[in-house]
Amino acid sequence: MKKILVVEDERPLAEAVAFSLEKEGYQVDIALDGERGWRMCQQGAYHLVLLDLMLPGMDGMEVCRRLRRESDVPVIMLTAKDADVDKILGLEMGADDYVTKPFNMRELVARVKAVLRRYQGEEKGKAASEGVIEAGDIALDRERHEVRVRGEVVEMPLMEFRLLELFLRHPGKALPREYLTTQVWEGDYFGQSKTLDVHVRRLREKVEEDPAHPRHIITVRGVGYRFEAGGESS
Amino acid sequence: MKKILVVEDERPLAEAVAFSLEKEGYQVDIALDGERGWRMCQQGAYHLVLLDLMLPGMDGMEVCRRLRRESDVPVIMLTAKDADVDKILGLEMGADDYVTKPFNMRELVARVKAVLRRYQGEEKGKAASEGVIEAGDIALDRERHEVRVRGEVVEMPLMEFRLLELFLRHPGKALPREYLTTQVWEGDYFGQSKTLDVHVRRLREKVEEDPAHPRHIITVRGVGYRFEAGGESS
DNA sequence: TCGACGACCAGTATCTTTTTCATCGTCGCG
DNA sequence: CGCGACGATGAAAAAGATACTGGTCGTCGA
Repeated sequence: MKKILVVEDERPLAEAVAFSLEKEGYQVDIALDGERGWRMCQQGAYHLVLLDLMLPGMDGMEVCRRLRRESDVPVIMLTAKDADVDKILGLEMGADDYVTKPFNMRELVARVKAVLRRYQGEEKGKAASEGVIEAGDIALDRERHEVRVRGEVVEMPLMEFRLLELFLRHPGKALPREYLTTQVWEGDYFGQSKTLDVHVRRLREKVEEDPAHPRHIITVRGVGYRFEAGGESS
Repeated sequence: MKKILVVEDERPLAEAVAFSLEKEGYQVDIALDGERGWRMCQQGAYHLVLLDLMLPGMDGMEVCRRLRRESDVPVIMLTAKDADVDKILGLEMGADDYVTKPFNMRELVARVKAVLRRYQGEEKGKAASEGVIEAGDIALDRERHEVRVRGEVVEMPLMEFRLLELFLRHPGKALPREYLTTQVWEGDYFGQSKTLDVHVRRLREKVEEDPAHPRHIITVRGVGYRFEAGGESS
């Protein structure tokens, strides 16, 4: 039995959605504003979150971002008509899918099913290995705050640790420099762009076998960097 | 074989509709008022419901709302004049399409087919095909920011990447030079017009098997360029 | 208080990308 | 057939991005 949280401030709509989903056999909870939605996400172990973009209190974007930091729950955004799709699905928010309002219930249910189905496959060992992210020969333990490369524990300063965590969370994705800085430095940071380079370099020194020819942290010119788990590049 | 229910109180019209649809190979039932329509919907497993808005007894709006609660059947509304389209298609009623009376049969049949087709496809969901755009032997992965031509990864600078993405998004369309420049350079660009040529050339070098005789990026004299997925041209 | 260390910044080196320029080819039209 | 406009091409200058080095500052623990 899958649990779904609907975060939506228009009560009738929220209830309509809940009703439709319950009819499909899901267990549905409703949160009428962002704050509550966020709290409920943290407590209840939901399998999927339906999130309105426009919310009183904390808006959907913020909730989604926070959610992404702390968990892997799939998120479907409910957006107004022509929202910026790239932003919603992209790194910025990282939703799994979106439905534009007004939508019909059938479509919504279809999306929910699709996302859950898709997610089922992805759910590998992440539940088992609480807090440890692995990729190839690198393992990052959030609890112990410790990194192992090829089995060896590697000392790692905070910034590099954060950076590596970011990379490990999005393997294979080209992460824009700007994204990396705002994430590592928590939003409001106006430092020199070169600072990132330095941290990347030092991270490479620790993580790469041959820092001069990185196999893991690939630079994507004009964009940022991309982390490869396996070791393919060139 | 698809089953369709027609809910319409004017018998001659209902029968005319039924006749036209049966001619197209659908199996059609008729309900002459709202109550009956509602009951038949609940029992018979219809693939689509044609619903008159004005009905004796329970009117079409009510039937539609109830229907929406309980099932996924696509609904096409038959409305008088220009009713409130937004309401009909929106959350309020959640119909899939509507046809204004008087209508001609051909149009109605077309709508029926369209809705059924659309519904069919919806099951799959477009979420799966996110991120990578493919066309013939070219694949562009936006997440990885990587391009493959005939399976091989090809290094590609930012501008060319953008350009290629534009082409891939509008295959078969002649894209005016001006459009390309404004899109790639994000609006405000006042460089030489020749710049585009150069980028196109380099893109061809990477994408075409024989850059001297391009099969993909065709120049359209006096207009701009056209991208062909397959390889037909000349 | 000192020293070690991490974070950050600036400058330079190096390389890539972008733009420009000059020339040549070709297509369409009269 | 020749002209003129437009596009293709090659080379090189200009701009831009990243890698690396070294150094300053502040913090924290000895």
